[in-house]
Amino acid sequence: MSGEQNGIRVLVADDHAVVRAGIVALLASEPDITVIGEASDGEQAVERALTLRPDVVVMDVRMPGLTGDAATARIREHDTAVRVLVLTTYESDASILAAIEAGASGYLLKAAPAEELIAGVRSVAAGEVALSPAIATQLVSRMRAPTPSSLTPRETEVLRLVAEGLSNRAIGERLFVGEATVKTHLLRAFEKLGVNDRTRAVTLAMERGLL
Amino acid sequence: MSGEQNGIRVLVADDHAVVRAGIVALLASEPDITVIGEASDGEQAVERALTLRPDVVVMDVRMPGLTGDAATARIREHDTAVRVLVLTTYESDASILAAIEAGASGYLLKAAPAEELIAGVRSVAAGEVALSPAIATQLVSRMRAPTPSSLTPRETEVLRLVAEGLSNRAIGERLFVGEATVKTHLLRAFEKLGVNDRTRAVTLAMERGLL
DNA sequence: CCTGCCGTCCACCGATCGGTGGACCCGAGA
DNA sequence: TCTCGGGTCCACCGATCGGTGGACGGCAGG
Repeated sequence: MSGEQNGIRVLVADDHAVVRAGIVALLASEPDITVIGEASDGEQAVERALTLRPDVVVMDVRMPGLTGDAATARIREHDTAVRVLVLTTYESDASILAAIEAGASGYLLKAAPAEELIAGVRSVAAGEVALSPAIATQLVSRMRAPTPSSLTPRETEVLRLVAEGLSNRAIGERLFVGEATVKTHLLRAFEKLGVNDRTRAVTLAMERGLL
Repeated sequence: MSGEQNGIRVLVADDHAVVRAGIVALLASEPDITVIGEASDGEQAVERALTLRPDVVVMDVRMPGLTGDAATARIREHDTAVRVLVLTTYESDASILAAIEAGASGYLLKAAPAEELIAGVRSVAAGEVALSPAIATQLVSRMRAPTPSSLTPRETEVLRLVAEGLSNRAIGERLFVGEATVKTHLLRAFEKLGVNDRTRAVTLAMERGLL
């Protein structure tokens, strides 16, 4: 293991320089936490996580190139000792599940107060799980939901084209299937989302980060 | 005036603690810049801007309560000596125009490198205008666009209800007008956005931050 | 003053959509 | 093995939508 007496060794990954500096500044003010590196995209995060072997990686979900989820998965694939704490701007983000499945040990909102972030890093370093209250709530409600509200790849694809303003027929042509098929997918998607019109379906799917 | 020899006095306003800390950390490392205060929402920003009278207010567009635009307008209404530098996460944000009309002296992306932010603060303090390259491009393209793509309040209102999945008739009832009126507003909005269906209109308006 | 722009409203049409109730194939897992 | 879920397709209906071509009042700016 690393850092029993040196404190918690942290790697910070975020594409926004401003945010990165913020996290570093907040964490550096804590005596038991040391920021040992930074990364500005997913690939860099993976690379540095594997070479520096920090105790905790604080990672933004949305990054150019490799997504936070994907980077998390790749890191944990190679080195399970490195724990990942994921940060997000929006609480309504479908990638919450993705990140947790990818092996993240925590999921916090960027809007969270400084103490929450710091406490989160300590929890994760200690092997515990750290979740923002808002995120925890969302997770629970998603677990008990009868509909996993997970769209099939095809449904998602159709919905994305709907979002672009295509008609059912046009979507059919684009996907090389009949209009009837498109309507079927769409109706199923409506059902899962609990709506009955295409526009609401699109906005809802966007809110949930399904698109 | 203030701060000829004390350096540039800055007030930082952002609802995200992490980002706020980041901006402060970045600016504080510059000898000619002093952060004299912070605010976590619009009202606070206005209040502190007027009492502290900083040279520059670095302000996020999206904040709970009072928007960045609104806060900017209110500050400049009372004290034109205070200049405002607005930060945004997305380059496709309709509030760019709003902020500039409100009297902002600069508009930067949060993704901007640290040097850009610092240079921006210096420029704005010197009375110049600071724009991110991406934002400047967008501004120009919007100026030369035949359609200002600005929806009337009523059109925006209708479009927002469309986004919620309401039918034209339902929207009419909600707004106490006839269905025909709703259709008129919608058609005009389609025209301005260059689309011909409600769903695309909504997604486009969202992309442009018009909703 | 009068020329826009905005908001309101009307009638009418064809096109598209939402919804029903089927059907078939296939691959994965019980 | 057989069931179940995803993906494909069909016909048919009423409802809604997109689009046209008007109309009228108000009020702000030239």
